[in-house]
Amino acid sequence: MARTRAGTARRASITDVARLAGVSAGTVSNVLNHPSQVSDRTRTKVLDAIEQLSFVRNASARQLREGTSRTVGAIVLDIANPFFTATARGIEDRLAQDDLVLMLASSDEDPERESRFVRQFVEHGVRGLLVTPSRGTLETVARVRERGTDVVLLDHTSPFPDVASVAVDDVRGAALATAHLLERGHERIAFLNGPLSLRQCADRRQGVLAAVVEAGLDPGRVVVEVTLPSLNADSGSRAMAELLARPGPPPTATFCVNDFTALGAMRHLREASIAVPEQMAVVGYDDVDFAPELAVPLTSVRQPSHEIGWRAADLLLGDGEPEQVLFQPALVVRASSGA
Amino acid sequence: MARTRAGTARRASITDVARLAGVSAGTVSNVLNHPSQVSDRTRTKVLDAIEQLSFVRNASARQLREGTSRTVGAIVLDIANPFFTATARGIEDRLAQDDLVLMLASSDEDPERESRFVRQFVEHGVRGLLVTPSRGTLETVARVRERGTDVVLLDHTSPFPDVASVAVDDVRGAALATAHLLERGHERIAFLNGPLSLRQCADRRQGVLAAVVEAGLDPGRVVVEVTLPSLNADSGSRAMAELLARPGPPPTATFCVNDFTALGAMRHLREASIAVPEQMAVVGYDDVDFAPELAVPLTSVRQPSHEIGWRAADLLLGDGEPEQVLFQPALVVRASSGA
DNA sequence: GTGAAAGCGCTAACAT
DNA sequence: ATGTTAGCGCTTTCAC
Repeated sequence: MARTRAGTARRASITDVARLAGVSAGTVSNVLNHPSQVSDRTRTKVLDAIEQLSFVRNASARQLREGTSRTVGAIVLDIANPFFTATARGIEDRLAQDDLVLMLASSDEDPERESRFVRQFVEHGVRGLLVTPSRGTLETVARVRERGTDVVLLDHTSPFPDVASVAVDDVRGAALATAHLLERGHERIAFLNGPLSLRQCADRRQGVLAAVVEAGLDPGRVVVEVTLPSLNADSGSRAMAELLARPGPPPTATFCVNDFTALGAMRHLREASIAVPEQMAVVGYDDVDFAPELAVPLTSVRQPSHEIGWRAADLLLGDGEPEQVLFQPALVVRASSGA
Repeated sequence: MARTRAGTARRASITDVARLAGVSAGTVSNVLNHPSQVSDRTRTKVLDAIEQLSFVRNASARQLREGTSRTVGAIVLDIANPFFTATARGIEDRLAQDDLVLMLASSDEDPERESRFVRQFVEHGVRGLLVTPSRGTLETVARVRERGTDVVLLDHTSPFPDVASVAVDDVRGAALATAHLLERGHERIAFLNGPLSLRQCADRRQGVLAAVVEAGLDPGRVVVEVTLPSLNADSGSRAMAELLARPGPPPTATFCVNDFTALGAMRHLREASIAVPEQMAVVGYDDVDFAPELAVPLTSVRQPSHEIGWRAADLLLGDGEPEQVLFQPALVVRASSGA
């Protein structure tokens, strides 16, 4: 046991403060929670004692007594993903307004991890839960609600009318990107997508197909689908390699399900000396910070990520009816799609 | 008040479970915590009741009784900064091994915010605190330790022998970058730095000057310092504009205190039709994901950000003597510095 | 193997 | 204006 560690001495309790100040515990509590009810002299004595003992409230005891906590839990797919980073920051900013603390976890799209975090957060008595559900874990969410914890779905539309949600129209985002490529004259478009069990991927696929149909074309002829195991740059690079290795003429455009995938795809294209956008147009999704600054500035679909987090937290904390917010994405055209 | 909200019904307590199962609360507790001590028949009855009531432990009550919590608090400068994002993910990964929950906050380098979060986390009885201190808030940290909460400094060396820390040698990182530019023959080097009140900025400045002196040159003649109000791309862009507007011939190289600043600086250079690296070499810091994929791939200093978080959490949870870990950064040379 | 009871630190209701 | 008291939900002795 490390002798130098902190934490051997018991923390001062409200009773210790009361004893030192020569008052009752109730009075100390009043100084903390209803200062106006306490005389100046007493208040000063108590505050002195608090200072002297470095007293800090015990949130557990408080919460146990009050039945309500000052924490909110958020579960995103992966905090290292810039989209969720910005979302998390949005949540944090909203929570700060109400002096609430954020408990954060990444589910890695693993239902087991997700439900473990949900359980832990509920045990902690979070005031509410912001969750980006992974593959088919919506029942978990429903169950949590029944147990009495408010839930707002994050980056996911709500299938339950009484569960709030904040999402972006992914179908439309993908449709915007696809329509853009079709307008540019591309007749065969690769679609580097993630597993369809991910709602985002399924929706974006739907948007791609809808845009093709809308243009009066046959999706079966136009769209070349490639499914990636994970949505990072390396995976995008490998997928592009695999795509180019297929027999027959390759597509002339690629729509990637996110910017990291696009980053990887473009890396492979550069290594293979295939010109972007001349030989291969590329469109990404998320419009991350660096999209405009790439070797070939990347056309991408922008989502209001910070706002999504802020709004989700706001819905949770507000006392209105559960609302289902759907933000609209915007296509940002840059050189990679042949601007 | 929204009728549709969750949370009207009281959550089932251990007593409710006990009543339904026809046993005592103590037995339910044993089922939860010492299952082997309970007979099969009783255990089954209790588990059924738990299931039926959707019982979830109350962490506050548990923690109040036990005196120890299953949470760890982390305060970084800004979770939206990719360096801290990766660090946070490292922390999360280590905590997950011990089934611990992460409370996360961004101080925005504001000492007031920082101490508010510290107080909140300590009130919650976190098992420990991981903090990237902002301007001169080390006393806050010292005080917390005295109150009995373990602290590990994050991305900051420790001035106290008994306070653990995990940092990267920023002096050396900046020296590596500067030496590299000097070797390339640059005789005037701009240094886009943040406020010196930030430890990272002060250290990197020291590294820059040291490298110049080491090369037998006069820092006063070689280094052109520009101080940025904040470390984002826009700020870098403006600083570069300001630098170029100064009378006399501009420097031939720029070392930026982070990659986002470098991103902005390069954006302005492109807009001003100044070739990188021919007319202006650029080196960044952090080696973020996109550095290799920029219009001109960016030379940068790599830090083991995920590892920093992981290790910091590991030090906190371990029971060894407080250790002071110093990781070494590495220069990654790419086209922006004239490779 | 199980039950009864005490107490963690706090707040609010009530009493003075 | 201040003190007294009960009890939030849980775990852990200590009996039986």
